[in-house]
Amino acid sequence: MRAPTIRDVAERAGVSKSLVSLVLRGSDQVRPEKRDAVLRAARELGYRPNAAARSLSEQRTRTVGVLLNDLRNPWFVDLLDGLNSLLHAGGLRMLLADARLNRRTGQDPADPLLDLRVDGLVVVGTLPDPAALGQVAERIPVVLAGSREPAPPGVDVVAGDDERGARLVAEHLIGLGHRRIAHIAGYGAVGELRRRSFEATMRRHGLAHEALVEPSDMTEEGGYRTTVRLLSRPDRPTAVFAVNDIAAIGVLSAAEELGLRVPRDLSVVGYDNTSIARLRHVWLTTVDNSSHELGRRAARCLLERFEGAGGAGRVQLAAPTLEIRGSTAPVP
Amino acid sequence: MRAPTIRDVAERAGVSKSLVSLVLRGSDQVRPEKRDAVLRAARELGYRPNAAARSLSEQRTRTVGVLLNDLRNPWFVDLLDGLNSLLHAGGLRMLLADARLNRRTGQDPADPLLDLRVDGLVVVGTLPDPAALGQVAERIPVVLAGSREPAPPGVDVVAGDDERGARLVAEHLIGLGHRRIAHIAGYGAVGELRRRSFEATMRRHGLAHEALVEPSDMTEEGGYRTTVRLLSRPDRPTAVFAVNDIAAIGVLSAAEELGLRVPRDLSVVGYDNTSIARLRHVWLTTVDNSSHELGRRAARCLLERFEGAGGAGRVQLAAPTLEIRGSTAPVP
DNA sequence: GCCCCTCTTTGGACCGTTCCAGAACCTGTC
DNA sequence: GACAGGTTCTGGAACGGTCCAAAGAGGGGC
Repeated sequence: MRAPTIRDVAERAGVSKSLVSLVLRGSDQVRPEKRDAVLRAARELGYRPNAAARSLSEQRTRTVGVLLNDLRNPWFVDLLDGLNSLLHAGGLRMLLADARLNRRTGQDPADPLLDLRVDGLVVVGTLPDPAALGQVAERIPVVLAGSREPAPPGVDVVAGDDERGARLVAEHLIGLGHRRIAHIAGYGAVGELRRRSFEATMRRHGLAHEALVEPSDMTEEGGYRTTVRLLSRPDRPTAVFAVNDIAAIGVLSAAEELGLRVPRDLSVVGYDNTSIARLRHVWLTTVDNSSHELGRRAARCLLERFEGAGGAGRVQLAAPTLEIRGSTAPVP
Repeated sequence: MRAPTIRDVAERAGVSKSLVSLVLRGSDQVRPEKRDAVLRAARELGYRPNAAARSLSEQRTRTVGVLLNDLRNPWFVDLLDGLNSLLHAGGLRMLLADARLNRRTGQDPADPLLDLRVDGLVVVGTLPDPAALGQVAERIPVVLAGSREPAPPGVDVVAGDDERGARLVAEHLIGLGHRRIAHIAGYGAVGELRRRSFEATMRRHGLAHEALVEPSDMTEEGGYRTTVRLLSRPDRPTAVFAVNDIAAIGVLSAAEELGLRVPRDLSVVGYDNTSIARLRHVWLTTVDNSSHELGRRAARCLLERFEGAGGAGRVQLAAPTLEIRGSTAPVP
């Protein structure tokens, strides 16, 4: 008992398969009685369109592939929401793939999506293989969302303005009277931009020599260790700006362990406004990337390219905002 | 410039399309020279197989659909890992869909996956529409993973043993000397089982009248509010067992706000061992569902059904373990 | 030289759709 | 009643693979 096809529906409704196809695609060139007969037959048989057959014939899938790089850090959820809202309005579906899961295969994590011939690709976060991505971009629209890695030609980039975000953080802390401020830096384009902007802002306020920058790995563990080191210095900072929320959680832990109260003894700021930062128990001052808006912009990029807009890849930056919560306070 | 097909490869290699197909599927009935010629031509043209065409012809997709219900609560990540490891070994790919994102469509969230004719379906967490799922199960293997909702016939269930987990928690707290213990309960099968088992265990230890059960909604906010209420009672509990980690975070916040130190003044336990519970700043005692193992079992269910194993749906429970961290201590 | 057998290779049917050219059917006009 | 013009409907050719029966090539035995 195979799944019913339009031919089965056609037979039951007493019409040709072409008419069934017409009805199912919502044509208005069909007499109402026939339409009803077809729809009824389809319902009775439990007919479902076969996406494979359809996309083979239509030469497109009406599907956008979304490549996530790590499901563990849920900063991308709002972005997906925004992305979905516009894509869905445009009649497109989203299919997710996790790069970390598919990594073991030794192949490109986007392969399953590309074999399915998705009409477009959104890479969320750090990108897997820039060269491969460039090749993909020759065939279908590709958007890199949420990360400002240098993109191959033809790839659009939609990301938060990390420089602006880091500046907001530094100015917030300086405004609270902090002078000796540490930054737990990250890697990649994101880490680089945030660090540079932090340093530049400190310099602009004449605090160049008060800025303490320590490299780290953007994990909780990294944030913790680096902070333990920082806070054991004789000239310990009164505020710490971590490259992301996860690292900031590590900072909180370290402070707690060393008997410092946040924010009374130490101000802490994160980045990304993840759901963790919003937990009351954490209540972390952080930077909001307006991810929902980023997702919408990514969708708009794709939709425009589908409409035939060509050209080189553009870079769009969204203005982040500072989300002031309970982990920052005036310097004692 | 359409994407190259096997016919293009065939032409370039000077062979028939059938031979190309043979080579690409790894047949050993092909002379080495021809094989090399084909592989070279494919490489030079940047050939990619077309999954739609293949699955149309093969009548299967070698793809398993995974339906997630909410990406925001990342308890399922380990489960996916386990699932993927076995499926991948079996030559199957995974495709993810988020039920929350597709909900707006007014259709079943599994539709995109079903239209793609996935060979099997894994529903992670609370299931969307039991009736619809039963229909699906008539055509392809379906596994419900991580949730013990009553499953339609033919659907396998793989979940943690909530009764055992809740018992472990209750016994742990009782063993620490706690008598007056509150449970912040949840809803659904999961909430029900954990609550009942908690109550039963308390009864078994002659503490039936010391058990305080408060219903809640499994969110941080819910955990917070309920705890504020609980802790303002004259006979306030010395320990709180929350139905999941997220609610437990709310408990921590409430305790903090009311000036109680955890674990000195109040012991708190969660459930699920999410990455949040592992954060040093939180360091929550919780129950580990061995999600990775759950994922592997779910994969095994699917693989067996693919091999032709029929029969009614089975229910498999994995034994959870207690993860004792810093949020529980002997009663003062 | 012929036949048989095994190893390679090939053309064509098929999978379930869409799309298109044209057939069939109306309706109205002369 | 013939014809034009529009509306509905239909058969067949794609789409890009897999699968299968059968053709071709090559070797060995007589």
